[in-house]
Amino acid sequence: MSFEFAPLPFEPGYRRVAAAIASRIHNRSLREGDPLPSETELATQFVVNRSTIREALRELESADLVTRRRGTKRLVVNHPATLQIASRISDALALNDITVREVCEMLESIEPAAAEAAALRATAETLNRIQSAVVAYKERSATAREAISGVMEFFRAITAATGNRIQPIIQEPMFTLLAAALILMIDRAPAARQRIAIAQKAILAAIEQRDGAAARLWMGKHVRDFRRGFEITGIDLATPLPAPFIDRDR
Amino acid sequence: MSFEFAPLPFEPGYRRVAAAIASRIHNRSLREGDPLPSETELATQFVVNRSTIREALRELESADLVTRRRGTKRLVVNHPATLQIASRISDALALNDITVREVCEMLESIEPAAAEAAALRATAETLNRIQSAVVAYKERSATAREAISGVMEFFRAITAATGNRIQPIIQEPMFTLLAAALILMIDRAPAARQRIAIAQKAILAAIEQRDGAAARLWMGKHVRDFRRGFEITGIDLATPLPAPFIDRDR
DNA sequence: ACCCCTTAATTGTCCGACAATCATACTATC
DNA sequence: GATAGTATGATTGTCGGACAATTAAGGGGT
Repeated sequence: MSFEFAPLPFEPGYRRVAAAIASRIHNRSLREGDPLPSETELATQFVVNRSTIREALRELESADLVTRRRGTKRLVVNHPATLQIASRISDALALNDITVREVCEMLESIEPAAAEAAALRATAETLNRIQSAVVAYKERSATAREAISGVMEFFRAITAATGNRIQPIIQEPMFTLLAAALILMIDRAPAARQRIAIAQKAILAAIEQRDGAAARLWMGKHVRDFRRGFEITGIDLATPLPAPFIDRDR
Repeated sequence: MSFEFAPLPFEPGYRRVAAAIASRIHNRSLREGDPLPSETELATQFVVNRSTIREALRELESADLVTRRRGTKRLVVNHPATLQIASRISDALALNDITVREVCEMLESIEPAAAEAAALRATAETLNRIQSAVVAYKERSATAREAISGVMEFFRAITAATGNRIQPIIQEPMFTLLAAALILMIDRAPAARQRIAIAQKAILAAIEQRDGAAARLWMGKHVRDFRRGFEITGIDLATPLPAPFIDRDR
């Protein structure tokens, strides 16, 4: 019998440093907002060169575990927020040539449940946000871009009302990816704007009446309409979605 | 009337270099598996110091856009795979103190739809994988750890059968986060193993018969059972889930 | 073909340096 | 007293050069 040895793991210094700092962020001994020591200080603490520290910091920065506040030097500990994770997810999905169909399917499976949860759990505030979103869409949806951002705000408002913090993290990259295709679609499909307004109104009414089943039902129609919109306007559901425009303005 | 000026954007060199390489990966002029030029060569091409290049490379490496194959020096272009994105998501969720309840809710909203899609679209291969998973669970679920990995393989097999590549990316972090809690639960809830086996069998049968509605229904019961299991065994649904054990063995 | 050896290329890490920027305390001015 | 200017020190971004350790690539010998 021969033994199987795993390859000896050798981790370069910059990665060990990054891991050390990351683990102290994960176990909360470095808390959100805490400023990191200066690079030279870290270098003396870890007993490595400043270059090594800097490479480690770039890793952490890219993982959004540390960030720099606008116009400041010091890095501070950060817990990646929805938007930061979401943009990473949509990047990755775009690289994997995710198609319109796959995104639509996910929306069809997620959003009805979200609407139901929103109907059951909406508070005065979150309900208010949904109402504003519906009004805003009705009043400002002339350009395709306005319309899309109105649609997205509606979904964000629903999501916020569910009280589930995973929901937006999943939803956000879907719309980010879909945005370009939606803009094409909404101007080509004549009835699109009207149908969206009707659906929003119905979903809102269901939520106001705490009618989970109705909310789910109407949201189901609403998101299936997107897919139909693409089909009608001749956008092939099998087209891979392009990488979204990246706007890192931190 | 006063003008509003946006802050002047200044990007340090290492980030501009990283962005330049990243954008060429996104637009596919650098394709998956392509080896990157050596650091010195990149330095001469970009006309910056090698240190700057290295910091940029650490950013890209941390974003999983480039990786190093085991025991090799050269970095190669990489499209982040499911597992890589998933581990990032679960890290982020853990840092945001996501609770058992939130994860369960997401599963309840995602998995029934996945089961339905699997019923409608399973191929011979993917169906086969589900069948093996069900058999494997029945035969090897003595220890809690075995049982959990059997459960996860079942869900992965379902997901694979849907043909939707977003599904696993969302599902994987949920189970990664839930794993620790599940291990506790499955040994405390006497009927858990039995109920899981029954549900798996029913879902499999529905998929074999291409009965989407039944698959959805049984999967709904199955995942709701998890939540009930936690409640029964006294695991508070509001407990935040701990960061999963990180095993970066690249 | 295969294996061993030498050589070249590459990475990981270090050191030292300096301009640009930020933080802070101090001073002058209205 | 609040605001604007100034001096000082700390910190970051970038550079150049260096070297050991490891990997890649040939080149013989069999």
